[in-house]
Amino acid sequence: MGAVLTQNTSWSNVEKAIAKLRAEDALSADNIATVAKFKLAEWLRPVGYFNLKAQRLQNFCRWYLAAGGFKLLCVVETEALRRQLLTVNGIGFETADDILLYAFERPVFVIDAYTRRLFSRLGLIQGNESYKALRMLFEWSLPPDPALYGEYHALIVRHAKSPCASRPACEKCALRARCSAALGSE
DNA sequence: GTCCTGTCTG
DNA sequence: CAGACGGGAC
Repeated sequence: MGAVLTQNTSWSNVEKAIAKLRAEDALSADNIATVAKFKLAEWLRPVGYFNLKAQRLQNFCRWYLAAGGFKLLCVVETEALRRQLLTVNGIGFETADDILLYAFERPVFVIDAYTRRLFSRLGLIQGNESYKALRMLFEWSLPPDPALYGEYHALIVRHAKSPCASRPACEKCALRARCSAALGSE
């Protein structure tokens, strides 16, 4: 659910919405699938796009329940599970892979806007490659370890939030000696 | 390309 | 107070 709520939204806001769902005793697929949409939207207010995300969260929870829940989904092979996730309206490439990695612990490397920005500045990618091309690049370059992928992705996010922000602070960046974007600013 | 559209950061 | 924010659908 966090994967849907964090679309174009910082995680600190997602935590508020999840705390609200918990306080309303609504943090379950059954409750979210059946609650009135306007109510759910009100609880999701902190994440922005709350009407849109209320619909998407219900779409996801209804799919999840129809599929038989976590234990049944756990035996589905990764590619097939990704295809199923992508049939849900509101789940795209990144959200599907977030769920595959963090909920199902599959060795799937999540690509996001931060990954594109950081690695294109480093000079390691162009930045406009397809989602799948970038995912394959990372998965070919690293051992298929879900814990490693999760930590790596989290570190990309952290780095892209502070030194490698849209307005970068290259003088404070530990990677500046290896970064093609930083060389020009020395 | 446009819409969705609240909160945090600098 | 402007811009950014772990996107996706149309």
